[in-house]
Amino acid sequence: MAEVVGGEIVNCDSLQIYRHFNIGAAKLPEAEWRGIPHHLIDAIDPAETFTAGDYARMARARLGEIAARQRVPIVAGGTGFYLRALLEGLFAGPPRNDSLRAILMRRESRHAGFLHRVLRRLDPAAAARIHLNDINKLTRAVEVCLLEGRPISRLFDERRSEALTGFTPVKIGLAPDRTTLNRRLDARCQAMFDHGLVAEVQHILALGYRADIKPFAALGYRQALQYVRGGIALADAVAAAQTATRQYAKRQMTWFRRDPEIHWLAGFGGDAGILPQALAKFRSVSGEDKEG
RNA sequence: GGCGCGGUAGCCAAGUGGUAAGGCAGAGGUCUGCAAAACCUUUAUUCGGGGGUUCGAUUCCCCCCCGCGCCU
Repeated sequence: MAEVVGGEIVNCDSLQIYRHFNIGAAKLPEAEWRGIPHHLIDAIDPAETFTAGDYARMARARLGEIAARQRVPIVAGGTGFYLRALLEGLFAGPPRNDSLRAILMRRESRHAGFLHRVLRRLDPAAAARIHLNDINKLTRAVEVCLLEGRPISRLFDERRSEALTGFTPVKIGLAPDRTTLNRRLDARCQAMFDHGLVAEVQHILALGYRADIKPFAALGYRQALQYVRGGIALADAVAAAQTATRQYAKRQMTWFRRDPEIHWLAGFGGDAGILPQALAKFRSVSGEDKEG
């Protein structure tokens, strides 16, 4: 599509953005870029903390540059939260504060339910929306309330997030038949292990990266790492990675399904007829606008 | 041929004479700065088959089938 339209790819995959994580991230080798510029791939060090906010800032900058070149940015990837942060923006709140988080986490681990109790006091409305066990989201909510001295749910309303301007997004979603998709995912997963995923993990560790850096918690890497550390048999690691991948694909559908702006195409990107449909959709919407 | 143990959801598995734990997988969902993360909901009218005892059986008795182990 980028070739036909004069586009440049902007990655929207939370794992492909990291350097060194290639095989398990299903990165397209640079040799296969066919001259098309790819952005936000290998953009950050895997030991760095990277957030949706960081992504939105970087991606917006790239989009601006691409548009300035009279080219079409094609945002590709399956990280729904990043895409939302890019297109709709995040509310203007404080960035994550790790030292505060450490304190909150410690209290929570000592007294289960601590975070939810605190949030109930600081912001009952937010507490009602986050489950008692969802430590990640509770932590962020409490963090914001404490840092800002006001309820996060109030901030959501007041500081309307800034949507991306200057572009007309054309959202195209691929929805292949689930059974076929699962078969393909299983094969892809197996292929990653066959083509050196384990060696890649060992290589990354040899570079000096710790086993607890974020991307090692990703699909495939988590299981390959378990195998490397002798926790499980190779066949079990592959099977576990396949299952986790299928579950993730299902969750992605849950996320994107509720977006009414997505134009769904029933098939894989390489299937006959899919590209023409995507192009037709793009052209029908982008008539006089610049983007997709 | 004999003896023993076992047969509970797609898989693993607990269980009791009183109306089927739990885990995994599956399905559905949440998501405002770790998102390939984190979290939530849900899933057996039925316990290998057939008889019997009982107010009532997955649980007790009998027969049969299947699996595993041991003996001859």
